[in-house]
Parts: sequence; structure tokens; C-alpha cells
Amino acid sequence: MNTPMITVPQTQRPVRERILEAAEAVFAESGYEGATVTDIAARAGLPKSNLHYYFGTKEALYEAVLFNTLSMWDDAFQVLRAERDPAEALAECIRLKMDLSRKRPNANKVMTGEMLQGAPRLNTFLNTTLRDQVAQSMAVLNHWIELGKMDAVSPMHVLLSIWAMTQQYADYNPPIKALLEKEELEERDYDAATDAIVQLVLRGCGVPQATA
Amino acid sequence: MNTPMITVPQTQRPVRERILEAAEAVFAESGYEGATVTDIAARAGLPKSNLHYYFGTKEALYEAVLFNTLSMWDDAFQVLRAERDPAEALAECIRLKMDLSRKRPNANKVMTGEMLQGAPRLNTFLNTTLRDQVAQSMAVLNHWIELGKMDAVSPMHVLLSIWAMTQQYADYNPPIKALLEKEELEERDYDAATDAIVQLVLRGCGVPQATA
DNA sequence: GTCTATATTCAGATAGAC
DNA sequence: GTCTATCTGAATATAGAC
Repeated sequence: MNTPMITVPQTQRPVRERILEAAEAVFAESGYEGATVTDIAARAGLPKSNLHYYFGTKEALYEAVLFNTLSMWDDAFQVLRAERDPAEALAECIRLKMDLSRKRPNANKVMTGEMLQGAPRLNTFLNTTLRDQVAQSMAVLNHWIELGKMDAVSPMHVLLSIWAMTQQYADYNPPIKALLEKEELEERDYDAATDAIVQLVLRGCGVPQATA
Repeated sequence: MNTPMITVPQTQRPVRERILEAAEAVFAESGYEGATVTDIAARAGLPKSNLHYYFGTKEALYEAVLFNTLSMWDDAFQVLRAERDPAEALAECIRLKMDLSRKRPNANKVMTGEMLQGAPRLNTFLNTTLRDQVAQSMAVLNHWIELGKMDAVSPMHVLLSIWAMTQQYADYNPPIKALLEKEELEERDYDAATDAIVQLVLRGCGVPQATA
């Protein structure tokens, strides 16, 4: 029952992290222009002048949120490796990407908001890093196709489809909740969606699945 | 070559339409909060006080854009009718929805922006009209399944997948352009995407396709 | 119905004490 | 590093002439 004096109470975590977390939530709820530094500061429990002290401008804080988010997406697609079984690798990729929509919906929403505005702050990233990352995943799919483990589908369209179907569960939560007649989605809703997407992709690509 | 005096020049189309068109573009580019009445007025070629005269508030103008957009989405899914051939009906539905992403990207972006914010202005619609519309489409898919024309997939997840994959071509245009290394997507890019999505859905649902 | 000019509010950013 | 108080610009909305 004694609280160790050494552990740092949650309200005293590093200030930068608290600010970034609050910014992710507020930018997601209100968009870049709609979010106010005052709101973010209130959510982080700080006066707004502190945000300017740590990040300079609202824009710089926003970009910090964006690039923090980008790194998470890549992890999901990195599981697509040539030596793996296509069914297992694709299923894991879909599950990881869906987990991000479930556990970090705000991060996903902020990124979608940036895309809607033409992604002016991501131009370089999209045309360099992202392009390389996707090219690698496409090469893996092409490898599977050459080995006859997969039908001759268009790798880029398959990857984009996985991206879109999983992203929807973060961005389009309101209509999905309405269709399921629920106040909030539960874990089993995400699991059911994941299963449906996995089945659609695997069968759509002619990838044999384990029947278990 | 003579211009009939009776036709109305484009710059003098009904004022309300000009305002709505300008609003759709500006709200799409900047989001609800980021858009300014001044910008919309400039794009429509009017002083901003006129927008207040016609629509009252910025919010009312925004809602007019939203509900104008909602009606377009339903049209695409109305082609799913029980008496039709599943392959043809699903392909047409996907093509119509993709046409909207191509021809009316701004309308789609405004709607996605509203979804990101939790769709506060669409709550009633989502829980009444939309739910009924989707229930009808789901019934059609269930009918096809009972007739053995389709595998026992989850109708709701299939419909959501079509929605997501086509929506992506409006909302996520920047990364798609980057991957295709193009300044703007061309009609054949949308056609190729439509074909890929149709193939994925039909094969994923076990719907026999014409081999032509 | 259409415009100019203005009232009012609130945002991002900063100054300067502690 | 952290806070209070304040500056400055820009947004929505309106008043009122034409």
C-alpha cells in the first residue's frame, strides 16, 4: 500500500509527452484549424504559454503529431516478408493495421485530416519514404505471385484496399456504430471486421487458407 | 455560333448554387473551422454579407453541403436489387461509387471531415435513414446468399468494404498520386482501381464472373 | 437583393515576473 | 521552466445605405 517515492506519478510524466498526447486528441476531434492551443493546453493541464515554450508554434506541434503517427503505419506492413506464408502474413498485416484503428483512432484521424487537405506537410515523405516502403511490400506480393502462391492480382491495389478497409474503422466510426446500433464498438466488433476483411482479401487474391 | 440570349451565362447561375459549389470546395480544402466565409464568398464572386443573407450562418451553409452530399451516396447502392445478377449489380455499385470519388471529390472530403469529428450534425440521419438504406442492401445480399449465388459472407462487412475502398480515392488522393508518381490521377487510373476492387469483391464473395 | 463599413469575439503568440 | 497578463490579427456576423 505504500506508494514508492521513486516512481513518477502519471500526472508528472514528461511534459512533452503529455502535450503530444493531448494534441493528438484535440487535433483529431477538431481538425488542425479547429483545434486551439488553449484546448490542447487545458487537456494537458498546462497554461498555453508552455506549449509555445516546448514546440514554438501550433504548426510545429501538429507536425510532431503527424510524423509520430506515420511511423506506426509502417510497422503493420513490415510483416509482409517474402519468406513467409502469404495467408499468415496478410492476415497478420490486416490485424495489426486494424489494431491501430482500434487503439489509436486519434492518430489515424489526424492523418486522414491532413490527407483531406492535400497533405501539404507530407509531400516529401510521400514521394520518398512511403514510396520506398510500399515498393518493398509490392515486391513481396509479386514474389508470391511468381511462386504461384497467389493469383496475378495488382499488388498496389491489394495494399491500398487493406489500408482503406482498416482505416475506415477509425475515420468512419459514427456510421459503423449506427449500423451496429451501439454506443461504442467492442473488441469483438473489431475482431469480426478483421476476420471479414482477411477472408475478403485472401479469397479475392486466390490465397489458400487454413480451414481450421 | 450565335449564343442564345435566353441561356443564363455561367457566372449568373442561381446564386444559391454558386455559393454551395464554392462552399463545397472551400470546406473540402480547409475543413469546417479552417474554411472562412470570406474565402467562400471570394470563390463565389460575392461579398460575404450575401452568404449570410442566403444561408444565415456558416454552420447552416455547411449543413446544406453535407445533406446535399448524402443523397448522392445512396444512389450508388440503390442499384443492388434482388432480381439482378450479383456480379453485374455489385460491379455497377462499385463503379458508381468510384465515379463519385472521381467527379465529386470535394463532396466526399467534406463528409469524411464531418465523420472525423464524430458526425455531430448527422446523428439523426445515421440512426434512421442510413440504417434503413443499408438494411435494404443487406437484405439483397442475404437473398443472393440464400439462392446460392454468393458465399455466406457478412453483408454489412462487404458493403462497408466497398464504401471504404472507393472512398479512399477521394480522401487519400495524395499518397495514391505519390505511389503512381503522377501529378493528377487520370481516368484510366480510376478504371484500373475499379477493376481491381470489383475483382477483389466478386472473388472474395465467391460470385461467378463473366470470363469475357 | 446587394453592397460597405463596422462591431465583437477569440485565436496564436509574446513579455516579463517569479 | 513555469506562470499571468497582454498584444495583435483575423474571423463571424450585423447595421444600414443604396
